[in-house]
Amino acid sequence: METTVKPKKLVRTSARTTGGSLSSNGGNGSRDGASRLALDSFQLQAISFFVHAFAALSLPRSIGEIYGLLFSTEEALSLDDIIERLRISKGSASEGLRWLRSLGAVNPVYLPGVRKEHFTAETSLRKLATGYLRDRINPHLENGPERLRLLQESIVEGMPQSSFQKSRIGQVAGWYKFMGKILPLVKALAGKF
Amino acid sequence: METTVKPKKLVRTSARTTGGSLSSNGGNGSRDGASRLALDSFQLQAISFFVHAFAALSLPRSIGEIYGLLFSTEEALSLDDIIERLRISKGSASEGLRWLRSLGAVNPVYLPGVRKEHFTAETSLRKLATGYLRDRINPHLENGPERLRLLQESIVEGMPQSSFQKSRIGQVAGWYKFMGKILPLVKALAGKF
DNA sequence: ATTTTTGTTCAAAATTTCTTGAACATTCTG
DNA sequence: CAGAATGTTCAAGAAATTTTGAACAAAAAT
Repeated sequence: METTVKPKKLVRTSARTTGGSLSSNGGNGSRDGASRLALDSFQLQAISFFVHAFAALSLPRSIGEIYGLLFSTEEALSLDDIIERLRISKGSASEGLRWLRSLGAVNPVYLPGVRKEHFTAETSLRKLATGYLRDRINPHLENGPERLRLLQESIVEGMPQSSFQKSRIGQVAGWYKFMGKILPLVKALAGKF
Repeated sequence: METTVKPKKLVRTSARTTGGSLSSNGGNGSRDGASRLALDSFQLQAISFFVHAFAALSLPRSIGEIYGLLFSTEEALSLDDIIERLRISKGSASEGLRWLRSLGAVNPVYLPGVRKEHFTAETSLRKLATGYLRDRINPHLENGPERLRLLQESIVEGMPQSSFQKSRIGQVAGWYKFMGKILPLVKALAGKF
């Protein structure tokens, strides 16, 4: 849930958690065979930014990292690029990318003669908002009528509380109406940015 | 609490996971000393409704249960009433109620001659929305300027990518502007329901 | 002043969620 | 076609979150 920002614990206990996993080195860190590309300070800051932002929506850290990396990188990156730079597993990267793709938050980029899929970040607020609402909000709203029906059918006529219960159902119906009004508004306004 | 010999768990193999933990019995289930008040079908349905709705916001089940119970019950309920009806622990009930209270989603009710605090659900969309935005969204937005500054300062002038990076910062600034526009709109519209 | 009532806090346990890594499927290359 | 490259899936492990329960604190009653 994460109510207030608790003191948390600073000293996390394992590799993944150990804060300084993302290396920033001034020059170029490539040495051994598996060249380890270093992130520049802008990338580090952007990743931190998006990890926080996505956490506000209770989304996993790896997704924030991937989006942050793409957002802060001009060139399109492949799955392996992402794995290499963020030091996350293939599984995480693949699933995270799948999620971002389904939302429309990353764009595939065609590169002639290159087999690996490459991606850049989608930054259009309209597209991001639309995708998020479509994937994460609409599904819940679509059940609305059904859920409202279930509530209605659960009322036992004639009971002393049934009048109160009906008024409650009126409230819920109003909430759904509100959502029906506000979502288009959000999309419309998002289009202007 | 009156714990002498706690019943411990009666077949409670994961009641929380196993959907059917909330008993609905037609008549009145009170028998032994600790009267166990049964939930009526409307209450059960409402609780299910809010557990789902709150889960959509990644909020814990117990909070949805508590709000659902209060929402579907005409009389004000005390902490013990909630514990008794939902069969959740005192800790969960206390923390959940604290969260709901801080959001403004429950109202304390004064009952003359009664010592226990009693609560009803707040159902005004305006109050709920305002409280949610205040507690869960604003805190993140308030860091906005600071975060934006950090991003800006992370740009190394003169690098070939610094122009790209500046354009990205422009995007983020736009997103914050959008939030600054849309939130008041949400509040205003919520006031009409 | 002592006991009872009421509510909070927090460590440990239970549960859920996320990540890893390796097996697998698929597509491309030669 | 065989082998290599690329990407997906999923079981098991790791980490984070939630729930419990009992100790504790505060307020009220006796």
